Amino acid sequence: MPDTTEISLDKMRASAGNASAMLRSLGNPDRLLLLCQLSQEELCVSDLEERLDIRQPSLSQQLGVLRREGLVSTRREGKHVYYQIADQRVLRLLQTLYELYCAE
Amino acid sequence: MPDTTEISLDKMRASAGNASAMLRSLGNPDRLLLLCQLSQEELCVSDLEERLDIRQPSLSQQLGVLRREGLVSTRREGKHVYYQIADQRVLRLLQTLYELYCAE
DNA sequence: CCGATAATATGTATTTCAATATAATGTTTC
DNA sequence: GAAACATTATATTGAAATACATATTATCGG
Repeated sequence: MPDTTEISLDKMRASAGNASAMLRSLGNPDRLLLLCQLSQEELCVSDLEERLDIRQPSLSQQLGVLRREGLVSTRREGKHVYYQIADQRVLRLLQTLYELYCAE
Repeated sequence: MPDTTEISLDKMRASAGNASAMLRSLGNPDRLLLLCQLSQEELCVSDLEERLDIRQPSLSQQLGVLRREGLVSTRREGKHVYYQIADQRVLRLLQTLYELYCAE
């Protein structure tokens, strides 16, 4: 009989690794705010800067983190770079978070 | 007319601060695994040690993080300290994470 | 087409925080 | 008091946050 405990522990570790990487990405107030904005509509960097009052280099750095993690994707239009959510799981998570932390 | 944009930005920041604190707590593979185990049943430290193969002091440190954040609570029974989930929001989040990262 | 300007991204330095390992200390039971 | 279980303290290392300067890319007026 195979040791199913060990097998599922490995799988659990793998899943936990994936999930916790995503959670770390959301676990920063600035990045979470960025994703909340982007969950409503596609926005360019200067839009985000104006709405959230975060300095541009710092904004760009956090957007870089989200890009490298594959959570957002970009589209250039003239001088502007538009960001959008690229991972549907982010939307699901944001929805749950909204219910838990913003509703009522 | 009040500036509703500013007001809701403040509220958003506050909510994002709360939510991202929770997300940071879950954003570590060991802590996420711990919470997954505890979401199924109450367990003591040596149970967790055996199931997850995490060394005991390191386990205790991560459990301490979860305690301080109010995500778990404890109950002593003789020599053993039993841990359980103390924040219902954790259960909701774990459920969503399970669907996104473990189902299928 | 060229230089100026606006928008965005990257590099660098500093500080702060999290992870890891190990040693030492408390607490409970027997 | 000894054994088992758990927490705390300490030291070290690495990663993330922050701030600021600089570079890249695109548009536009001449």
